[in-house]
Amino acid sequence: MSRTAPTVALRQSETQTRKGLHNDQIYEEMFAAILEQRLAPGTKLSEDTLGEIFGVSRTVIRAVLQRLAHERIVQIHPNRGAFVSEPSPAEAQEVLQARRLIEAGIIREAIRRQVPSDMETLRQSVAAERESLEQGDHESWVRLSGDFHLKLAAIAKNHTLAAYVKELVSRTSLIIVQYQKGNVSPCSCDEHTQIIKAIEARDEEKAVELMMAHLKACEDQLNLRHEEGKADLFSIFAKPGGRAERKRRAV
Amino acid sequence: MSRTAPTVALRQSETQTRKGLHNDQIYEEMFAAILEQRLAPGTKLSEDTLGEIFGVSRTVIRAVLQRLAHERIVQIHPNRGAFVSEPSPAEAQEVLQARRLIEAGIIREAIRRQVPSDMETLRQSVAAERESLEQGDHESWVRLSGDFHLKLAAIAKNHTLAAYVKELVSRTSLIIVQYQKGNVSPCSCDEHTQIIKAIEARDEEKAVELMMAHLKACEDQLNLRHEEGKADLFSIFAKPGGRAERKRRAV
DNA sequence: TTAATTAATTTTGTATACAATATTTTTTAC
DNA sequence: GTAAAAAATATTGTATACAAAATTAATTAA
Repeated sequence: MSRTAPTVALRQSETQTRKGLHNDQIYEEMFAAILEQRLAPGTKLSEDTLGEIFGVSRTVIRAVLQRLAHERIVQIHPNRGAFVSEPSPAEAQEVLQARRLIEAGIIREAIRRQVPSDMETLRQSVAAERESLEQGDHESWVRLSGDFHLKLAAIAKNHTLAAYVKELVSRTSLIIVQYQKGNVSPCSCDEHTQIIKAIEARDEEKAVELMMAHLKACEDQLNLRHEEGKADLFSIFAKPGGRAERKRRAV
Repeated sequence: MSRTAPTVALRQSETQTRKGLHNDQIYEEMFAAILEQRLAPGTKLSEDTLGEIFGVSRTVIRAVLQRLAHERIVQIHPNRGAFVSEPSPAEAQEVLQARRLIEAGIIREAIRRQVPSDMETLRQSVAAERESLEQGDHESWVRLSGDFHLKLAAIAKNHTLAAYVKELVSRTSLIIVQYQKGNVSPCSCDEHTQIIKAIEARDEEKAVELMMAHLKACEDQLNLRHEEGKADLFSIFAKPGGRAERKRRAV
């Protein structure tokens, strides 16, 4: 094993082994690391190295990786290992189509079930989002802007749909890393705020329309032509055998 | 371990150890066994016993159980083991609500994407369904009637939504076992046939309406009051300590 | 030097061993 | 005989050991 530098972005004080972490905790850490883009798509997730980092055996790591794989955040290639997912353009469109469908349903149900305190929760979420944006804390912002959609799902009081939204929001995050074209997205806080207003006014059609526009806007910011442009150049000029895969620093 | 009779309904010639089966195969077998109701809700799924049955170590069984647990067909109680899920009435309503939302979206997309051969596929599915019903093969019918919805999802060409439908159909199957009141459902083949016609005619609203009615009909056949009626009697008369859990024959 | 082949190493897949926790049975007191 | 407590048993959770496969490095031929 590459004893030198199991250097990874897994929020911990340097390269130390932390004992006592278990399945759920390790899952949360890895989930956050991927979502906050400290682990880039395509990064190899070595069982040995992760076990060393978290101070557990491969048995535990394996369970976590399978869990992440089922949520499509990680992809497992048999006999080759686990990698942070690299969603294809087709997959990206699928995910956003699924989000439009499910989040439309959720917003309608949320309007029916809302109580005043729910609106307060949503407003706080947007406030946190705006603050992280102003402070230029990109990592936090990515997490918090997804959080809004999760909170909305919670208001609809359907755990199954909420779980689907959680999965789809995570995958969207990965998609954005890969396909976002140009500079950062123009503050979606305002769009979220408008959605809150429509929900509060119980204007179902307006709220759904705003949400659809919001998700469309997200999709429009992506460059989903070909494989990425970048990858195309590689495949055109690279020597046969494709080294592009192996360049990425393993976790 | 209860060396006597690891007798389970896992479609195999008696109580023999079958070597060489791996993750996917074991998953498929267990999935089918639960869906076809040869493994009843609440049944304990012992790692040792399953390992013996399939001729593999607990390591492999564990991975399969985690996979089934993530699909909500199996529930894992920490330190206590895995059990075939016993969905609550609330969960049942959640699942059916989610189905209405997602299958409405799928039917709209299927109408847009359909090609003639797709309709043939659907008709064959209904034909198989009808045949199993006429032959009184209840197990096959349960599987095949769910299959129609899976085929429909495939036509919509969205793997993500198709995966959700697969999960929801499985869970519905478990729900029906637990909560179906009275005798068997009146042939839903006709409802499926009508849906096919509406799709073929590209009548989106009609098709969605029929699907909603179909799912509503399913929900109406359930008795979701209290915990089951049956369980209530137990909790009223049983001695403290609750033996009801332990009666069920472990796999 | 480059390409292909072979050997060495690393990494995953599975079985097994042991520790921790639950469950069952036995014992003891009333 | 019943109920509570304690011991025995069985089951899950985790680490480790070994086998199978893939990757990497070294060797050889052009």
